[in-house]
Amino acid sequence: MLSFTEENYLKAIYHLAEGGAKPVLTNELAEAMQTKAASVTDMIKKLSAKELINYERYYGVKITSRGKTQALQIIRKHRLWETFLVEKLGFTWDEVHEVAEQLEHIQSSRLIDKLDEYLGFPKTDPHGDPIPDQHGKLKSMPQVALDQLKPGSKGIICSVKDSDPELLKYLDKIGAKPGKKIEVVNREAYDESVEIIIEKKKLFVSKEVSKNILLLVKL
Amino acid sequence: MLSFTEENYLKAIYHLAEGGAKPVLTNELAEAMQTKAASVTDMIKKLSAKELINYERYYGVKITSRGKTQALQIIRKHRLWETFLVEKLGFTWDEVHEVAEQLEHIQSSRLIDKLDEYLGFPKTDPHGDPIPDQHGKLKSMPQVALDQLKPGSKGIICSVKDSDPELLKYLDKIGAKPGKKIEVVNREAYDESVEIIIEKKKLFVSKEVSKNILLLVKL
DNA sequence: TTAAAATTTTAGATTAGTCTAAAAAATATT
DNA sequence: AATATTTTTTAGACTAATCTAAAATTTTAA
Repeated sequence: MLSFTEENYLKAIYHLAEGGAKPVLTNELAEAMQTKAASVTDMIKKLSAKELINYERYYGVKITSRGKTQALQIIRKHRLWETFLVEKLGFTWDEVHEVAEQLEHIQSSRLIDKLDEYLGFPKTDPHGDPIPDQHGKLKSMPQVALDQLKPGSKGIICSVKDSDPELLKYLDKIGAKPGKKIEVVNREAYDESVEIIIEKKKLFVSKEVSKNILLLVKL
Repeated sequence: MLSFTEENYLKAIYHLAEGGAKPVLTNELAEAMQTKAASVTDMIKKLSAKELINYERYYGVKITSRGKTQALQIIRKHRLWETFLVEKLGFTWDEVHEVAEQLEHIQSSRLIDKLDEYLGFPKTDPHGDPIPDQHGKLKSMPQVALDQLKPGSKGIICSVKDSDPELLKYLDKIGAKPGKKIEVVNREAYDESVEIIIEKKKLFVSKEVSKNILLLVKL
């Protein structure tokens, strides 16, 4: 059984690992966890001893398949709770993250399966992110960030990074919700801001914002 | 802000205090918290410093009104979550305690008020215990345990102590649910077991069990 | 390719919560 | 009332998670 803190580290490592080609660095993790590198080194030794990650000194860590499964169980809980908060309790999607960060650590597989059933086995959370199944399996759908897209291409918003409530409020205001179609009209060369069309409305978003909007794109 | 552990101690003190006339003793608390007296002494010093209890060496602790309010906030959360688990997720009432012990520590007043609303502002939880309001106020209704009742008296089950799942399953089986009418027929002198009638069925329950069934009695 | 800079790890300390063993105080018993 | 017993507190140690400061290693750059 992992502690609250171990779970948070593992989840952060999973998210930072992305594809898993490059190792996750100590400083990256310290930044993500709002802590110091020395603390990170201690913790990754513990997670490594539990074989949830592979750790090589001065190189970084890679998540093992056992670690990935565990991380996805936590992410499953996080996303199911976010769905509950929005669908049932009437939270807005920018309010849910902080509370879900707490709820994701509740230990009861019976609870989470009942919740899943109660919500009608949703496939994605309110941000459009896929919800892993009981075994920590994820239906893979490759997502591309808006800042990677060439002018002329179209996509459907499938996910928005949920860490910053201010950003989420802004995206809500401009109508950038999961499911919405988006078209890239142009990209300013000097600041990499993007001109897009959402629901027939022309909008400009900064590079910073465009990095946080993830799309499903037909190739 | 109280820690997880501080909250658990405070709640235990509140429950052990009953009327509040006698002080809660160190060993009682150690028993309730499944820990050692030395640990209890350390913790009550902390809670005392926060003025949630009054502590007198070698005498015991009494909960302050601030402490009572805080404890009732936690109890409010516990009972609302229990209600949610039974009403919405289809848990049986003997399954909810353990999970509610975790959920009661989630910090978000917005969450708990929304949950309250979603459940239709319930007045009691599935065990029949009253749910305190946002300000930690409890609608007082004096409860009498079945082992205190004289033969011939009648009452309505309003609450059942929820700590032991085995007991709850047993009570469920014999039909001893909150709201059910109960009549005391006789009490065996030698072992203090009680003969009762619930829904026209005659039953015997041991003294041990009768202590855990709380009743509303017309005086 | 060697020195400078950045990153990472180790060493040692700190805090919260716990423990055991011993000391202190209160209660019970003769 | 003096002693024995029980209860409670203190002292000192342990673990998990954190920190600062210093040492080790890797990377960058001159």
